[in-house]
Amino acid sequence: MAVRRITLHDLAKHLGVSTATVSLALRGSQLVSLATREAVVKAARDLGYVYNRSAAGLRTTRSNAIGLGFHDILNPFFTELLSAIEETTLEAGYTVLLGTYQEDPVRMKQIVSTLVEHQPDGLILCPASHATIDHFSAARQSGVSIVQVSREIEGSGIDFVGADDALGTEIAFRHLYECGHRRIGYIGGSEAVSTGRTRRDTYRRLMAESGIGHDPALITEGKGSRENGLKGIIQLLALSEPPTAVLCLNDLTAFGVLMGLARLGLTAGKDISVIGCDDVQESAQWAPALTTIRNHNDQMGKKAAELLFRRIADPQRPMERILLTPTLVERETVSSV
Amino acid sequence: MAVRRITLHDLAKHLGVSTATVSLALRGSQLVSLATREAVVKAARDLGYVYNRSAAGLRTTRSNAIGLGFHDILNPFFTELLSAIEETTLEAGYTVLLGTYQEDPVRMKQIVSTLVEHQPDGLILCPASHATIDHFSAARQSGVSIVQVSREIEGSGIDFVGADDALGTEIAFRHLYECGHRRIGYIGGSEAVSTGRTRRDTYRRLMAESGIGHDPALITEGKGSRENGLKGIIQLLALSEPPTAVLCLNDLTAFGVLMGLARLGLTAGKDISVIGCDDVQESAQWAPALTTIRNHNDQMGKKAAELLFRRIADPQRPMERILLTPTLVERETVSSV
DNA sequence: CTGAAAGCGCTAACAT
DNA sequence: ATGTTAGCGCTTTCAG
Repeated sequence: MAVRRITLHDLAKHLGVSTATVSLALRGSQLVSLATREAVVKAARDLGYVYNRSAAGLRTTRSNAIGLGFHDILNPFFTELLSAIEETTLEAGYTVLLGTYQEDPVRMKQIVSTLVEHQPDGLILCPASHATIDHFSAARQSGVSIVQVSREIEGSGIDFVGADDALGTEIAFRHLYECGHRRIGYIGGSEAVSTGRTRRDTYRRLMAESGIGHDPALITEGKGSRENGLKGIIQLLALSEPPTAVLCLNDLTAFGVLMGLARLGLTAGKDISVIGCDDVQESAQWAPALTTIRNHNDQMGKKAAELLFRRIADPQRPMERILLTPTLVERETVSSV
Repeated sequence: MAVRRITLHDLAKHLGVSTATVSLALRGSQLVSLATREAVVKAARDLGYVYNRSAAGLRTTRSNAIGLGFHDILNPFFTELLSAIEETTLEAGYTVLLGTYQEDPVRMKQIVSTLVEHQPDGLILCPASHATIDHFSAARQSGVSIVQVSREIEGSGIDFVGADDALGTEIAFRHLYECGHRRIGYIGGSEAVSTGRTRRDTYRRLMAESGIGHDPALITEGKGSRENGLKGIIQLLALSEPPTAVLCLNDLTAFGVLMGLARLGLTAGKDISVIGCDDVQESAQWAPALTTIRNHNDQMGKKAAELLFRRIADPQRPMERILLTPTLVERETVSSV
């Protein structure tokens, strides 16, 4: 039971050298002779010395930690994103500070404040529903580097890495259209976040532009969850003229749709076509396997972290907005009409 | 662009009071008059002051951060666990430092070292495969409070919260036995972690004790993943005398089995019985929905965090080992023979 | 190549 | 009720 922790000072006294020498030696500085360096490292090991990064950070104003704010880690899309970010930051020598806020912007503001107080070198944030620039205020005023990932506060001027959702939706829509579908529903229309707005608005625009026209009855509302997918498909199937295909806000919604269809004794890709968005790992596991839009979440996480590193290195650089190009993953839930 | 951050000292100078007063006022101490307190809070807001927890921690030797080491966050079981822990620690005012190590004990050792250097008040660890007490060494010697969750290093003497896996396996086995199954397979036999060993060994013991006897051909090896579940069921179904029911290491493995069955045109709960372990949210979504053993991962996370708080409050308290009691969740993948 | 000394931002005695 | 002072563990000039 280490009552008191060993400090640099203890090592210095033990070895009869100065703390400056120990500090340099521990970081492998060439300024210190090899013999001394080895003696220091050995003593550190023997005495059970543990480096105190907080103390070092106080001096250097760098913590080697980055803060991550997510609204939800139960959705596999965000877990995969988080995993990619963690991997990339780890390689760069950073530790991750994590906070989640379940789509609650007030809680988000609170979490951002707390994260900032821990002095991270940067922040990667995925805004909660209805979040505005005001919910970032603690981070803004501390001057810490920030990048938004997946979702963005439009016009915030803050770096962003996400998917080109308008294009993704267009690819999905065209695929259904080319398979002959005309009565196309949309499940998971959501106002609250940028991805939800863009995807639904693009769907509306394409329905109009393709000459099909817009039927409000074909859109169901709600955030992207299995529950809303299930409710949505039941609602659309109850229509006097149900859709022959549905576009889903995200994969989680599509899984709910698939579940609903299975319960009703219907098969996706036969009785009705279904297309998701994100391509989380689970998509490939379903039977039938989900046709979806791949948003390259591993790349998204990696690029977000890399952009943050660039921003940390040069806080004055112009704002950057990186859009990944989605691709269609054809599996088994879409067929021609 | 805040070039230099506002400090306590700046606030004190601005208000013409001492830093001690500002420090106390900010923390709402009764020692400071209400008027001063309000003035300080207002000034802090106006000048954009951000509290520096690292600096405070240097003085108080408390960081209000806790470190979390997990091998994997893509497995929903661990995400649900993480989510419960994060929720509980947040309520208690802690921020989470996260590190993952993909079942690699060497990387785990590295991550534990780094986490400790950030001076967390405690650590919640889920050991990687093949991890030994040596991989905890950095944490041990720093004297930080530790609790193991879900998996344990046997004999380590470190607090632990997990499921009673022997009982869980017994409940699952009995359920199959009572449904008339005698030729029962096991998918996902794994030596590398405590949960894997306990579950498989218990299966073997029960096969022997129930008089069925032990047939090595009925066990497939491999860690708990969808891939191994898929491979495993294909292997067992190729036997001249295939099982009528299978016990799976965990739900992820069971999902792989379900996927394999769907590909083969077979239906779980009709052609063969399948039982999982963990009860992750996805279990209820499958069609047919997975019968499984609920390990109460939300409770597990909560109790692990609470045990850590107790350990932090009293480092001398005797080691505690908390086993949650599993329960059977009957859904659709088990039927009588 | 090594040592002395200052100071990062905060808290906690101790004074007043 | 508020101020003074020392110091947490580290890094970084600056001397030698």
